[in-house]
Amino acid sequence: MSRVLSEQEQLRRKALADLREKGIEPYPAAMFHVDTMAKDVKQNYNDEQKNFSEVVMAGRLMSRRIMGKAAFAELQDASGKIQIYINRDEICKGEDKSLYNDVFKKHLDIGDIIGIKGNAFKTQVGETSINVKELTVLTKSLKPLPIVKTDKEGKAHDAFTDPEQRYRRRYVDLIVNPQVKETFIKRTKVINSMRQFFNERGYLEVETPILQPIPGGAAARPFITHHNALNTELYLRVANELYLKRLIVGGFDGVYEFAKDFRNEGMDRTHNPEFTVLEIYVAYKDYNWMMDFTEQMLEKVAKDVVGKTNVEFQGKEINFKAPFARVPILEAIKNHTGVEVSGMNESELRETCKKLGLEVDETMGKAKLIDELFGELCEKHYVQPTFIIDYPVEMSPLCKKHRDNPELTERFELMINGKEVANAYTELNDPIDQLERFQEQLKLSEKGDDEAMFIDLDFVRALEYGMPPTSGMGIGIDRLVMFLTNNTSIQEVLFFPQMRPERKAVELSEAEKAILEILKREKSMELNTLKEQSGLSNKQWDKGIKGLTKHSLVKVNKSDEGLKVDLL
RNA sequence: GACUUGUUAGCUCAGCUGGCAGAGCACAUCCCUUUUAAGGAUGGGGUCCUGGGUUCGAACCCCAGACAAGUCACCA
Repeated sequence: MSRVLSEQEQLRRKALADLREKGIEPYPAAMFHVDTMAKDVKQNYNDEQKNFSEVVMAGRLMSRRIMGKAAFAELQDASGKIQIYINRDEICKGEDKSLYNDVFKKHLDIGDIIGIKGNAFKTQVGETSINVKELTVLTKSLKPLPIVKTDKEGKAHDAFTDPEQRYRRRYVDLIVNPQVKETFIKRTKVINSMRQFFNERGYLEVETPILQPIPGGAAARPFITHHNALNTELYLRVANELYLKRLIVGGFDGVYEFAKDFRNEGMDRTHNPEFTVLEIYVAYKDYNWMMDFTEQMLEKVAKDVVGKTNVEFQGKEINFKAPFARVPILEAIKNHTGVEVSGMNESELRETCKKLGLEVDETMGKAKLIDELFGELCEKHYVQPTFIIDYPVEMSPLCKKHRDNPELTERFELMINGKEVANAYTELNDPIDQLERFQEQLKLSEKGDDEAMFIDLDFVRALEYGMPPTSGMGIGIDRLVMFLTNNTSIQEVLFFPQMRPERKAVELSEAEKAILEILKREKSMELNTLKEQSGLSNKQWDKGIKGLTKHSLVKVNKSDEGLKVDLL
């Protein structure tokens, strides 16, 4: 790959070579025994119990202030930054001052990783620092980092903020933006907190297939892939629901999975093609139990992650203290539109939507129309965590019919700040009903609904063996983390959000490609032979070979035997 | 998928009505032994996203494209 190095990159490569020339390996193999972290020293410097008179630390150089024979620098380890003080005569006890004058001052740069040994002290200005006695080069950094400085008021100067660069080079983002690291630590805490909640209750964490012959469990467009040995189409899962329920059939009382799901749909600030969902299924429970369970879990998660149940989100306060309000969806529609829609047939519903100014079309069934009414006109009102319950039966093909009303299902969605965060059912376990519901979906798909579910006959067969009454719940982890970290974009809570691939830097001309083709076979050739074989005109040859040399893909070497072209 | 905005030095950004490509930080050289975004002096660094067009002349105007962000549509 050909690349043009900036001046600073060239200087760093020179410094790398200079280190090796001095007998210092810039990428040493030996382990470096760190015994102290920056945060510990900064927080506990005054603690008599702690002895910081000889500490060994390692990290990345984040800034340098060199003043002749002494210098201050900042060292950043996994716990944060600490100032270090480097005095020439402290690190170079003898006559040879090159470790300070050359290695530290000339060959080291911001971004390099070093190890130090020294003692903690406070400077005259009162900054806790490490007085360095020994310095070890651990890794030379060849690319300059963005320089972010923070002033006394905590205001960042020249921050690394371009979202594209931050997502494409998340490693750089993590180095220079400490608050980004915080977000991801919280993400892991969310998952750990939930896992602990489930394990304490004896539920089993399981793994189910990502490659599925039938992508079931949700209304969504799947990714398709191909298995060579089986010579068959496989789909990346859109949900793990149907597999987890098979495990309930198999006799587990409670199973859960933190699952990556994949949906081949649009991307925006709340949708990434792959995302994480927690799904849990518990036997002998119903959706009422699951609501209690969910609100208790979320209260615990908020406490574990944020330290309290009141969470600040975009200037609003969201309270995760249980219990949450429970509102039937038809009542929500009545409350916010004044229209009583229960008992309406499809055409009455369509008329109602039109009257209320919603765009509807003929492919939309009852379920979609009600979903439209709720989604457009009601959803946004539920800022505090609220369970919306009892959805119409057509909207929920995997959910048991309501015990008091066959038009409805025992389903809830948890709304937070007007967004759906969790979805749960009293699971449908009547195999005959289930098959009929799948067949309804098939009709919808024939009508043009490209998100209608596939029929999974093996799942129906599993239900025929008998699944105990079960309640299941799914929760979007990414969205929950967004709420708990006060982020409005899903990309901020994914380490590596999906991006369009970066374009290849080098586009070769036809002449260049032709020459390169021949040279790739031979590796090294006499110039005139190569020119003849290429069959190019003098002018095209000249342009081609010059272009390739410029891209540093080939090199023309002159020797006594004549001109040779080498592949680089 | 539609619309809007953006893309200039390693980073953050100016660049007026089309007239020599700019600043701060970073970098280099020299001086400086407890500094705090931050010592002083001097200096180097550019595919102005790409390709066309208009023009005596384009970072700037026009057309097409790439990439990103925001809004909307769809979805979780």
